[in-house]
Amino acid sequence: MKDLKYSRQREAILDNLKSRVDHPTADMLFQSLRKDDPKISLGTVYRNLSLLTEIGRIKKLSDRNGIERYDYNTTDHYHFACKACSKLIDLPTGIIAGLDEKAKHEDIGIVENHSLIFYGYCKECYQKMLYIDSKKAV
Amino acid sequence: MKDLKYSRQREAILDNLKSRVDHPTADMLFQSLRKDDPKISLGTVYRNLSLLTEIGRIKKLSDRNGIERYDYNTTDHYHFACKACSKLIDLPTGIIAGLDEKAKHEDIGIVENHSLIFYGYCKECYQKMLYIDSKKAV
DNA sequence: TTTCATGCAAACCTTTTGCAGGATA
DNA sequence: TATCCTGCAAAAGGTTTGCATGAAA
Repeated sequence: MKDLKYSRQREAILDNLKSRVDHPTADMLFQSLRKDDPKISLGTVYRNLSLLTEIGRIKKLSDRNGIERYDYNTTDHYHFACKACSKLIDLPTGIIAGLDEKAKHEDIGIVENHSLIFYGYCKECYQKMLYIDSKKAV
Repeated sequence: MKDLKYSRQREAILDNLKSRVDHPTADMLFQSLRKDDPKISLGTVYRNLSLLTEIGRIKKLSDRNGIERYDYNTTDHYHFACKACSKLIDLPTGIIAGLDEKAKHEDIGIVENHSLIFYGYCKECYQKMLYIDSKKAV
C-alpha cells in the first residue's frame, strides 16, 4: 500500500462524514461538499472513499438498491433501513454475542464477521401510510 | 398490478434458478439460459427477475459489490459470503430466533424483517491462502 | 382482439480509470 | 524532485426502458 499524503479534499470528506448520521452515498457527500468547495470532483470523492475504506477509517454499507453508503462509525453495530424512503439508521442494539460462532460450526470455512440490517418502515413513513389508509377508509 | 401471462422464458428462468444453489447474478442466469435458448435476451431476464421478486416467487440479495443476486428459496434463512471468491452459500435456517424483536423495542418504526450475512473465507479459498502462506514461510 | 411479453438497442446510473497538471513531503 | 492527489472527461459495468413485433388469453 502506498503512503498517504495530506489532502484538503480528503480531510473535508472525512469531516463531512463525521458530522452526519445519515450514512450518505458518494453523491450525497459530493453534493454537500461542493457547497464549500465548488471545484471538488466526484472522482475525488470516490477515490478517497475507497482509500479510507481500505485503511479502515470508514466503513462501506450496501443498501438494498445496490448503492454504496458510507459510515464514519467503524465499530460493530447494526442498521435499520426504511423500505419507503431508504433512510439508514444506526441501531443502539449491541452486537449479538456469539453469532459468528453459531455460523462457524457449519462446514463452510472461516467466519470473520457479519452484517445485519433490519428492514421496515421508519416512523415518518409509517405515519404517512396510516394517513393514506385513513383517507381510503372514508 | 397487471395480470401475468404464461411465458416460456419466465418458466425457464424459474426452472434454472430452482436447479442451482449458487445464487446467480442476472448475467450468470442469462449465460446459462442462452445455451438452451440462444435468442433469449438479457432484458427479458432482468424484467422477469424483477417481476418474480415483486410477486414474491424469488428473493433478491445484494452482495457487497452491489451486484444483485437471486435466490429461489424464499423462506427465512441466512447466507455466508466468501470475501475472496464472492461465493454465496445458504446457511441452515433457525440459527437465531426472535431477531426482529431485538430491534423492535428501539424508537424507530415498524421492523418487518432482516438480512443477515456472514463474511469470511470459504474452505477452498482458505486452503489456497494457507498454501500461499506456507510458500512464503520457506 | 386485447393485453402482456419479447428481442434488440439505446439510455441510464453508479463507479472506475487515464491523463495532464497541481500539491505535498 | 519524487510521489501522491486532483479535476476533468471518458469508459466501464450493471440495470432499465422505448419500441415494434410476437405470443397468450
